[in-house]
Amino acid sequence: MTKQRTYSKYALEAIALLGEQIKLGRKQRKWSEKNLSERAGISRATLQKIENGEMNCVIGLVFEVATLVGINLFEHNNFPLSRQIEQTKDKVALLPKRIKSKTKVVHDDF
Amino acid sequence: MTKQRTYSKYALEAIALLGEQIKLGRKQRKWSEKNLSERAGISRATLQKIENGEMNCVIGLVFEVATLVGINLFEHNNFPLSRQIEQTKDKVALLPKRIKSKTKVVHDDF
DNA sequence: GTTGAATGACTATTTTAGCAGTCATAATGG
DNA sequence: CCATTATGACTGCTAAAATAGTCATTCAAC
Repeated sequence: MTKQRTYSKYALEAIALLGEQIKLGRKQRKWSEKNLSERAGISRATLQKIENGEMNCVIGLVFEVATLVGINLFEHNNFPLSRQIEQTKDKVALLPKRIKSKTKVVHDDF
Repeated sequence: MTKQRTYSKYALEAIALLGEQIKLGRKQRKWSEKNLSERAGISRATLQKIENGEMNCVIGLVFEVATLVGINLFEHNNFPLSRQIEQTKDKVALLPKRIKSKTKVVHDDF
């Protein structure tokens, strides 16, 4: 028996959608699974897992395949990714380097 | 020595951006790494890899963390994810079930 | 200034993802 | 109709991801 992690509904659906979009993109380009998997440098078994929206795939491979079929996450923003990265880093830099938690000890010793 | 896969620039940047957005979201919520990693049910080491944009993380864990800090990929579309999944499946269903490749054999044997 | 927690970086171990390969089925193109 | 091959679903093996744990550093709060 495996540990069998649980995931939030949103994460499950987001990855399912991404996989389905990849399958659509591949078919629109008239590429077989074998063809796309070779372009991506991965096995066909792994591509099938990705298209089926399985949660336990390495993100780099998923994004590489998505890129090959022209899927553009972050497309709603007009800036190039490099610029968006810098913008986000700038915002992070404005926040404290370290977050001191409220030490939410309920401290009810009486 | 490791095999060291290569990735496209776009995939590398997309994952770097996602990681940076997660770090930003975490700090905006005033959550420490330990705090967020516990909420997600993962180790702190894995969260650090995710925020650093490393390619070799499991996509399910990355999306789970992203969801926890309120990052909404696919937000440019107004439809709920379940609807978007159905819409994409419908488009796939309109295409041939199997793609017969052109057998692009370069055939330069001379 | 003191101090405790957050972060960055590393280790050894366990778990698991990716791979190559196989097989059955069946859609597609001729 | 027929032959080809795309797809779905397995397997065992190996590489590597995730983990728990440690330690040094340094920021933030007091």
